[in-house]
Order: sequence, then structure tokens, then C-alpha cells
Amino acid sequence: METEQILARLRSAGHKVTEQRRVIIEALTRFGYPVTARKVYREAAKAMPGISHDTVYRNLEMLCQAGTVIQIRAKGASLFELPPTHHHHMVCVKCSKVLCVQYCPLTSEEKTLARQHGFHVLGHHLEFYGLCLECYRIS
Amino acid sequence: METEQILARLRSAGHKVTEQRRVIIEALTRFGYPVTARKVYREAAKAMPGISHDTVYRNLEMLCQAGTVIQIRAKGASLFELPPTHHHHMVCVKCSKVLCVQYCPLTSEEKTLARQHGFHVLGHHLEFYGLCLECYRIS
DNA sequence: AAGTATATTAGGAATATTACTATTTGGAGG
DNA sequence: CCTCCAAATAGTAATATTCCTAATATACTT
Repeated sequence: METEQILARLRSAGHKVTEQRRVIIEALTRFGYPVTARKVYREAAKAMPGISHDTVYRNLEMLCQAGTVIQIRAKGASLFELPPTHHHHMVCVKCSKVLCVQYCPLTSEEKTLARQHGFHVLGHHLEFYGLCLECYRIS
Repeated sequence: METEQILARLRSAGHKVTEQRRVIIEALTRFGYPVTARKVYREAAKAMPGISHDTVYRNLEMLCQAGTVIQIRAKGASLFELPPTHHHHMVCVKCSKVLCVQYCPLTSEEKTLARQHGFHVLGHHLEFYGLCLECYRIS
């Protein structure tokens, strides 16, 4: 998704469009694969030297909660990705390999769940943990 | 689930049963609700003064990946819970209220997904982000 | 176009988390 | 019961993340 398109979506969700947010989204776009918050900060700081850690970390979390960014937990670290399409991941608990899972059973369930719980769902986070074929064979 | 039962499950998954792990699981049990890793560390240290941070953090992650412990992200922090039954959460992005969702559409899907991806699934992590009724009304 | 309420930010200080390595320990196999 | 090896740990050092407050900027209202 284009940066401007993402920002427009954030705005309609009640968030303000700031230069910092634009810079963070563009940094994620440039990477194109899951990276640590620290790396996002360093990349964003190239375009905006004075940007603060707090701003980057806070916005990464907000983007995850808005359903725009995916967070992956692997090898004791959080990785962030701006996905080209909605998808999830499988993480190998042995070698930390990350596989993409295109299938998502949740988008259609969200509304029902939301109604039952009196909750307005904006996004969700899903990932699977297990062993990749290689690590499974060894163990 | 009883501590010994959890430890037995870990053993059959190839993990060693250590006193530290027992202490961590018992700390989580005593709380009975989602707490930060730091709180788990402090509680575990009461029973085992020399336990290290690394051990607590490493094992919390392992327990999440094994599907024994649930991790919740709310208000820029991670919370850990030893759930009485398998369930997930809805987190309000405004006030950080956490609701439990008993329904889980994934356990039955895991095997199919696993087969398709050549992946041995051990557990999964799922949570919803949105607005609780109260916060939705205000905004 | 100017005023205003409120979300957002910078910067630095405080904490939390992870990395690293020598040492220890669980438990499998003899 | 003893030995051995891989997994797990303590302790410390390095790093990453969050907290806090005054200042700023967005976007709504007039």
C-alpha cells in the first residue's frame, strides 16, 4: 500500500497525519521485510535526524493496533513489517525462520466476535509457533 | 493446569525440567492474571533469590512458543498470563482494557495449515485490537 | 485566515530486556 | 550408579524500550 493511502486510513481512524508518521511508514516500505524497531528508528532518523525513539516505538505499536503493520516475535526480539497484503507468519522456535501464511480465517469472524463482546475491532495479531521441516527432522 | 502437568508437557516436548521453570510457572499461577515480565521476575526471585533476568525472560518466551503461556500487548508493554483454559484477548487501544475471548477458530485449522506449509505447529498467538464499548461511544 | 483544543513530539532520564560466556545441571545411555 | 553431552543458567555488561514533561503542530471551528 502507498504511504499516502496508509496515512489517509489513519486519518479516517481519528489519528493525525504527521511528518514523523510519514517517515516511519516510508522506512518500513524501504526495508520490505521484517525488521527490529531499532532499525526502523535508524532508518527514519536518516530522513529526520531529530526524531525520537519514543515516537518511533509508539507509532510502531499504533500501526500494529490499527492493523497496518505486523509484529513478529522471533529469537527474543520483535520484528515489524509493512505487509503488501494481509497475512500472518509461522515462526520456527528452533532456528527462527519465518514463513508467510496467506490464509487468514479471522477477518470474516471479527464482526461476529465483536458483536458478542461489545467491542469495535480494528485489527488483529496472529502468528504460529512450531518447527520448520528441517528442525523437525533433526529433533 | 497444575505446575507438574505443565512441566510434564514441556519434558515431552524435549525441554528439560528445571527448578527455575517450576518457580516461574508457580509465580504465574499465583498471579492468576496478566502481568509484566518484570513482575514475574520479582515474584520468582522471592522463591529463588539468585534467579537471573535472562532465565525469566527466556523461559517466558519459550512458554509462549510452547502454547502454555499467553502474551498480551497493551499500553506499550507485554503482559504474560497462564490461562486456565485456551483463550485469547481483545485489547482496547484507547484505555488498554483487556477482554477474554473464549472462542478460538484456529486449533482446528492448525493441522491443515501446517501440512500446507511443511511446518510442525506447536502453538499460536492471537489477539484483537479495537475499542471497547465505552471508548467507542466517546470517540 | 485565525483561534483553539488536543493529540503528538523531542529530549533526556529511568527501566526493562537481551547478549555473552564460563559454569552448571538434567537426563539419556551405558 | 556413573559418565557424558546438550541444554540451561548466573552474573555482568551492553542495548533496547519506555516514561515523563514542556513544547509543538494538526485539524477542527469560527
